[in-house]
Amino acid sequence: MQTISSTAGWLIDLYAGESGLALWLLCDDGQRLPLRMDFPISLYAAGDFGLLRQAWRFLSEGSCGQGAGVRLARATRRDLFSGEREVMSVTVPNPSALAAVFAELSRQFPELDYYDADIPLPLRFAARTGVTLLGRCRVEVCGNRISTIETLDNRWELDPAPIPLRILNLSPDVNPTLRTPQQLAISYKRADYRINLEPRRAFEIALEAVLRQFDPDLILTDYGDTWLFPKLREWGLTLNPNRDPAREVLTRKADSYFAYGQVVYRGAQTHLYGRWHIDRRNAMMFGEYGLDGVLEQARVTGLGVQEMARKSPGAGITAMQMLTALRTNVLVPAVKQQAEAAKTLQELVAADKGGMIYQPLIGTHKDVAQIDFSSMYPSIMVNFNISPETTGPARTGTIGKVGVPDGLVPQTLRPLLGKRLALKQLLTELHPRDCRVKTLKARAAALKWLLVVCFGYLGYKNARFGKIESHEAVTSLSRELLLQAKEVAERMGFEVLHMYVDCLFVQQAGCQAAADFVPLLNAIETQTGIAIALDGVYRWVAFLPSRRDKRIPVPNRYFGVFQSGEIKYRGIEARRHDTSSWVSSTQLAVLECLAQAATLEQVGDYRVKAQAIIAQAKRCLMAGRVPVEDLLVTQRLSRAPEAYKTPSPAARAAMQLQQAGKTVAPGQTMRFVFTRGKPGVWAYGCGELDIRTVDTAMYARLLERAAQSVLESFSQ
DNA sequence: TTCAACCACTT
DNA sequence: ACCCTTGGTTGAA
Repeated sequence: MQTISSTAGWLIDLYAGESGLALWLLCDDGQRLPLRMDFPISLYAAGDFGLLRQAWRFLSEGSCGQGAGVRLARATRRDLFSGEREVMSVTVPNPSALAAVFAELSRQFPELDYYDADIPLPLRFAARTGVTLLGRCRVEVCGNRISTIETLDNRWELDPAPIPLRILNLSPDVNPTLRTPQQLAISYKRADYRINLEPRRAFEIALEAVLRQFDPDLILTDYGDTWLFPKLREWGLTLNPNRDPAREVLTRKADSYFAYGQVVYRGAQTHLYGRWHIDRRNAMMFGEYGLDGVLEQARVTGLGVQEMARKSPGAGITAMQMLTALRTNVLVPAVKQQAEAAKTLQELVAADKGGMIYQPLIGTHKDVAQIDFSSMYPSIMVNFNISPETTGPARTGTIGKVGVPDGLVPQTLRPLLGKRLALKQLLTELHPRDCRVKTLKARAAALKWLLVVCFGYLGYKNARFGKIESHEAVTSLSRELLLQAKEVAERMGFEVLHMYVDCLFVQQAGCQAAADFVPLLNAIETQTGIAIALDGVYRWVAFLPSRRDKRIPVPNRYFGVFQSGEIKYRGIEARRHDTSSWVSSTQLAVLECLAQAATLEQVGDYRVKAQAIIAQAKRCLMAGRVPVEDLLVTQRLSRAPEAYKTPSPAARAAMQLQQAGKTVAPGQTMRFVFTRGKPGVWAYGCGELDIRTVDTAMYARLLERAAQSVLESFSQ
């Protein structure tokens, strides 16, 4: 008879094992404890009764179901869109068996509707036990099997004690896409050293020793997904980087897919068991909010860290909605694998009008305040209860009605929105030098992205809980609220110079201090019920005209200087990824020069100085003294190089790389320098650039244009 | 001169 | 595995 013991710690990993669920607990005493647990899971099928009976017979008599030990039952469950449904529940004792049962069943009976068939395991676990990945819990175990588990915290805690993770950093000595690495740099806490990649056997022994010595919870790499782990495999090394020795690493192939209005390339992936691997170069949004942000997203979404690091926030918000559905007994529709169909003409015509956009007054203005609604769209969804089941042709009357219970989307968003606003509040209370500021900012940014994407998902065709009417309800309300804000401002004597989606630019003689705008902020907040904040007061701001037609303003090209001296700029060359750093740094230098003026009237006095900066930059260019790196232009490859009718510079760079024997894929970013003659570009990574071939006339033109953008507003 | 193709920005 | 539009440039007709 084995004794029962009780242990507390953080749940750091969870996956389907050979015998039930496999879990890893980072215990308070420092132990990394592998555990098992019985965890039967179910999927549901619904549809034509005759078909369901056939499916029942297929599972109970056929080879598919019996091998997996399925149990069948009749039940009633709620579909978010169509209400109560009679369903057949299919339960497997071991979670690893569900995918195969679903594949077989849906192949045999494609006409049936399937639910709960592709829910990530950690979410099912969270729904049933209340324990999410990265959460603290207490377990009672008998041998290595969990008999009971209870949660000790929740994911909405503002500032919980951090998990004492052991983090090992691995990086090659050079960028493997450009050159062949010779060494692997290893760092762990204070330790920092390199090991040689050759000879292979010695390298393998050394790396194995590193893993054994540090036993990391997280292996944080550069190029681990695209270079290190594939190489280990290619070299035939037997080293197993998992903490779970019974497991092989999980690899996923590289792919290109369409998202965020563009083609995105994602390199191959290597996931580990019992510990995590994150390749910061292959993590979707790592640059935006770093490891702290990824951990925050993993925590609130319930998805694992390795998944969250490589997926878009959209996958995270879907996970959160699934968890809400599981907890409220709503069925989660299985995704039908279909390419997104092109929208019909009718749909295009009916397409929503988007956010409110107001034409700014071209030119320069002084003492202008920019005020932004905080998390406007998510706030609208929560305040007005916008959710697929609460909006739509038959439901429009219920929007914003008191007494209607929260829909699935607001239920999911409310705590998320609350946490972000509380984090931001906490940030305002801390001293800017406080060491927690950086982490808290990253976490707030990570939550912001989940909130932003949630709105997009409402209108996404393939979203499980999306509905275009909800999407339109949000944009329509946002326009309405922005107009209300404008009316409030005008009633209080302000002139509204510009509005853009969720922000307003307002001006009133005599209003220069932040305090002068507080009554306005309060009035707008009272009127609309949505938090609004002062972004800053500009000493001066310039709204730029269209290049095609000087009389037409463009809403999203502007720059200005706040009273603090800080510069804000949007839409101009320096904000674009396809601007070389030589051009953008010169443009910013000009802007900083103009920003030295104490008032708008004095900006003109700095024009001569600005021209000198431009002339100096040009002399550097002509003399060949600009480093190649500063001339590099980055552009995304939107399709395969041969698919271009008129190859873009990025396409021509891609062809060069192909000729040099490198592979390119749509969605990858190309870096190149403009050169004279054909093919007009030199691709970064294709040997050395002959500095004499740089197309200086092209660069001079690009610089001239960028300079013009910031100077034209002051040119009379 | 006009137009199609392509690319990136805003949040 | 996110929605939308628009502005801007280039190169060919």
